[in-house]
Parts: sequence; structure tokens; C-alpha cells
Amino acid sequence: MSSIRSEEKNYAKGKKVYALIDCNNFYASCERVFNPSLNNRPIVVLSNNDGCIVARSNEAKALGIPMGAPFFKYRGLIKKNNVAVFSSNYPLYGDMSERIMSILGQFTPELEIYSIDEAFLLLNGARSDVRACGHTLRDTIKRWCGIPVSVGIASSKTLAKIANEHAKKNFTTGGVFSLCMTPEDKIDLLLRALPVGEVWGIGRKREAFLKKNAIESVYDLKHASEFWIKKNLSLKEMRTVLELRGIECIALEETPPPRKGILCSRSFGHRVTSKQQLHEAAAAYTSQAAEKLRRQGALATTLFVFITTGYHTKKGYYSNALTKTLPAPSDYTPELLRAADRAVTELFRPGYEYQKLGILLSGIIPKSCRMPSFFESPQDCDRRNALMTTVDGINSRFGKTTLRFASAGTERSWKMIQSYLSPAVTTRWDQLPVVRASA
DNA sequence: TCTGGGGTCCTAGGACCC
DNA sequence: TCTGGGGTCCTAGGACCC
Repeated sequence: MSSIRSEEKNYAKGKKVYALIDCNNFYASCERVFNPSLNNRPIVVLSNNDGCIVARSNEAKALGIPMGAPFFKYRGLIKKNNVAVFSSNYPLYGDMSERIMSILGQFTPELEIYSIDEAFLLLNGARSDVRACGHTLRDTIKRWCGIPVSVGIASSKTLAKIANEHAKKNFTTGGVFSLCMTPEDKIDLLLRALPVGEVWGIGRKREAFLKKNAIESVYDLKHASEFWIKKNLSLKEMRTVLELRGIECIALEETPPPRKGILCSRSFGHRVTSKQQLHEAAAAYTSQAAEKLRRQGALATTLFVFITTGYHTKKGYYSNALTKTLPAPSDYTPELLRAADRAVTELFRPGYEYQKLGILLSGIIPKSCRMPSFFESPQDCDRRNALMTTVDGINSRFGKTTLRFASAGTERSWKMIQSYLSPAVTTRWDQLPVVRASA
């Protein structure tokens, strides 16, 4: 045993070692942290508008509730089995995610935050063997944040993903699984049991194509002929194949590349027919997108608005979109609101039942590259910046919509349905959990 | 009837991810 | 009755140029 350990140490010294930390059933686990009565009880978390089931606890999975299933189809099963139901609580999940990522950041700076519940990190130069590192990370996150995670370790990101899945599904691993020291034939044994669609980067369509060409398992893909791959697959998929062979092609991205567009779109809670309500929704989404834009220190050159009706409505289907080029790149909400307003006026057709509206800010440039316009005074510019900084500051301190533009409406009858929302226990003073001492 | 070849740029749509 | 939202990248095809 000890010789394996020391070998692992040497391995870690010579070659890059990737770890993928992935939170188990993240949204469901977050709900559990502040509500221990949910332990061992099945949980599902719903998408926006309470439409689909987007997260399930292990107990809910065991009941046969599939990922992405429409909520209404499973109401009966959910009621019968006393499944706890939640609307997505992004303030809570986002905050929990930040806490977990900061723990990982303390462990190593070589960290890529891949999504709200996943991060890659490099374990090069790890002081002890890599599996022990994995356990340390897992235990620390569980103790400090209450979230269970799985750790997969391998010589490429794609293999680390596979190792992570294995850790998650097999309780004997204790939540940590490393492929670093696994002999090639043992790895192949594992890959033979995985359908090719389970590998990172191969989706439904490609899986169907590959299967038609007798590539059924991840193992088959790994050992497909180079000639065939070059002829039939894209460069991206070629990289996946090489990664499966343990050759790293997808590097760690420590600093996320700047966003190319900022999208804010949402289905309405109820069908919208009035122009006024469309204007309000557009204003609300634009304000939100503008805030994101400022947070990343950027300006937008164009604003794109799209609206669509539902598919099966009385007057039929209508979908349209419009791009507005701003007079100058901007992050100033009132300016963006004006553009959105004009677009909605042009797009609106009376009589339709609208289902969704979206705002896309694009042509994103860093604020430092801004060319001052000929017609504006520096004082004007300072005043605008100060105003936006103040609004953002107040909203970040006292809650997202403390200050908002009147054009975004006050009744907001179009807003999304969240019937099962838990309190924002970690980000709102007024929603802190109350602990009552028992007598 | 016959009608070059090669390059760039842009856009829409598809595929994938979480 | 009721089926999410926010991203990225690639590719094919058209427009245009010489």
C-alpha cells in the first residue's frame, strides 16, 4: 500500500493531475443544508416558472423521477411519496457556490470554476498522494458548507469527468476516485461499460451518429481509428478522443474569457397580451443585463430584443426580433432602456398572447477601451457612472430590486411563477433562519 | 450549349454544456 | 391546462472580391 502511495506521489510530480470537484445533487443539497428535516426525504427542484424538474436528491432519483421531466406529469408520484418540492432559489445556490469555490481557492490558485456546481483544479505538487488530497477537499467542503461533493482525478479533464461520475455512483469509493495509477486495461474495462453518449462533449445527436458507425461505448471511441476520426469527427471531438487516451488537450482556464454576450430572457408566468406589460418586462430584463454588464466592467454596443408567443394560442404564432445599435458603447441603464423601449414598440403586434421576451447585450468591449463621444462632457460621464455605482451598491447590499427603474413596473404581473421558493437564508437579512432553543 | 478558382467575411442554425 | 435559462463553439452557405 505504501509503495502505491509513493508511486502516486511521483506520478503527481511528473505529470499534470486534474481533479474535478462536482457537488452532488447541488440544488437539492443546498435546500437541505438549512432544513435538516429534509434529510433522507426525496427532494426535487424546479426550473423557472416551476416548469421542469432540474435537480433531484438521491431518494427522488430512486423513485424514478427523470432529469428535466415536466413537473405536472409527476405531481401524483410526488404527492404520494411526500417528495419535497422547491422552486429554484438562485440567490441561495449562487451564494453556496461562492463559498465552495473560495474553499477550493484556498487550496490552490490553479482553479477553474466550470459551472455553478463544478470546478477543475490541478493537483500538481500535492503534498500527499492525490487521493488523500481529494478526501481532504471533500471533507472540508462537507464540514464547512454542508454540501456533499464527489472528486474525480485523472490525467485529463475528460477522464477526470469520468472518474467523478464513477465516484458519484459507487459508494465504495467514498466519493473520491482516481484514474491516475489505474493500469490502462483497468481503465478500458470501465470505459467499455459506459455508453458513448456519457462522455463529456458527445451529445445526443453525435451519440446517434457514432452508434450508427458501430461506436457504442466510450471504449470504442477511445480506440477508433485516427483516419476514421479525422474524416468523420470535428476537431473538438478529436480532442475528446485524445483526452480519453490520457493526452491532455483541454487546458485549465483559470481566468474565464470575457463574455461575448449577456442574455436575459424568461418565459412569463402568464401569457402577456398588453404592450405595457411587454415594455415592463423588457425594462426589467434590460436592467438586469446592464447590471451584469457593469459587474464585469464592460460596455455593450448593441441591444437585441426578441419576443415570441406560445405555440398553441388563439391568434397563432408570432416571433420577431430587432437589433438596436447604441449611439455609443454604454453600460448606462437609462440609455439601454431607451433602446429596449423603441424595439418593443416596433416589435409589438396587438392581439397575440406573448410567452417570452429576451434581451441580449452584445458587441461587448472592456470599459477601458471606451472612446468618449464628441457630444458628451466628462462631467456627464462621471455623473452617470456615479449614479450606476450607487444603484448597484444599494442593490447589492439591501437586495437585488431595492432600487429599480419605474419603467420595469410595480405590479409585475408577467413575472415568473415560483410557488415553492425557500427563503434566501444566506443573502437576505430579513430571511435569516430563526433558531429556537428548546426548553 | 459552353461559363474559373480561390479567398474572406458574415450570419443563421445546430450541437453541446451545465 | 402546465415542458427553463444562459452560455460557447463550429459549420454551411451566401455575398462579395480579385
